Amino acid sequence: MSISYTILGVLMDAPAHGYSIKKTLLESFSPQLDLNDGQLYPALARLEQRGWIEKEVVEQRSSPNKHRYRLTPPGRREFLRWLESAETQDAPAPLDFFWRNDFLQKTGFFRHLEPGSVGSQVREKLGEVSRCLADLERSLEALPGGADPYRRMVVDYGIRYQRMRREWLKELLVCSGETAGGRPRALAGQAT
Amino acid sequence: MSISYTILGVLMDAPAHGYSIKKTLLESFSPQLDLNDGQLYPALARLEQRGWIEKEVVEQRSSPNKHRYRLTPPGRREFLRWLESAETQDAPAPLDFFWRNDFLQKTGFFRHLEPGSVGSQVREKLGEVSRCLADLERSLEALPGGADPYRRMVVDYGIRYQRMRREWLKELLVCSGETAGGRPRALAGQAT
DNA sequence: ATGGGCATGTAAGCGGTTACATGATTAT
DNA sequence: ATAATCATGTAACCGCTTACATGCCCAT
Repeated sequence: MSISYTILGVLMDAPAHGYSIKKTLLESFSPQLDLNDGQLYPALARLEQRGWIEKEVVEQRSSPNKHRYRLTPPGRREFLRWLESAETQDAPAPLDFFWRNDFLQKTGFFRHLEPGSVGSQVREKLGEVSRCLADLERSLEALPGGADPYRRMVVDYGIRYQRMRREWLKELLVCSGETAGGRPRALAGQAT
Repeated sequence: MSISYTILGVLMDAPAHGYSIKKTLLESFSPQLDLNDGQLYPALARLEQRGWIEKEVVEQRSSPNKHRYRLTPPGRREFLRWLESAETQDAPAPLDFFWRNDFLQKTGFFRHLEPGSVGSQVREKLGEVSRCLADLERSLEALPGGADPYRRMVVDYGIRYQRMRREWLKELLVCSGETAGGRPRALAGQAT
């Protein structure tokens, strides 16, 4: 259900076709926020099937016609219901940050690796996160000054998130270094 | 693929059956880190099918027999390959934090709500996050002092994550309040 | 001619979520 | 009696990812 409501949200402002929905999201949040085609078009079909949006075909000289979608009254109601409802669906498991985070899952087993190997992985990740952070900071600056403050806050969330990850990774680097430094490492039964 | 490697990781230490894998995770990370049964058992079956783990049935007096799984040599190799590989699978989209975050997606459309309504939603979320944070802090303290520092770092990640969210929510509250307070809100002729 | 932007989709596979289904033992 | 813990699974649904498939227009 996640992506559907964002689509409805974009259609709250004006009717649009699939491709322009993508563009709107890119422009009003961040160029990083991309929407998968294989997700977008089936989602539009589902929304139409439920009667929340309506299609109108706009003929184009060039072959692929535009499908302009507009919100129906039930669609608008449904969107507002979702927006107002307190029961947010996220974090069914409070540790959702763990289960969809490959790197964090690896971290839990780093003791099976040599400290040097941990260090190089952490440094690589650090670079990745830093690059991502820089992109987000740039896209926040690029947002027009008068832009919806809530949309700025969404990008700001991303920035805070990446900063948090950066600081955590630095700590992790220290952690791996200390372990190498001289602490006995204790354990570690069996290895083949 | 995500959950599979964590299962293999637990089996690196010792053979175990499904239920005890759950318990190990709960105990060595946080009681919050729960594993869905409908995810665990099919995952074990998949891993067995790929030859990464082997089953041995342990008869019990009481009806449900234990299925003790042990890592096979290919399984161990596969786990280490994953652990050493730099190509972490996460963040195929750098804004993954957006697409699976119901609340954040709502935030992008809060301008459709009255400030008071925004405020109450934010305050509710704030409570939820604070509670989750307290739980995580408690579970970090509960981890034995000599525990694997990397596992402590995993829980620490969760703590930093929730703290970040708390601070961001406070900022969001200010944002909604100011908007109500008297600032003109500028904009907003919708663009097409 | 090559690549990027515009424009729309389908198919296969994988895996996560929820609900259903069972049943013994132990502690309160 | 009742609930929690131990123990294992299946079925249906839903949706995300990746790859495939097409084809025009415009700028370099």
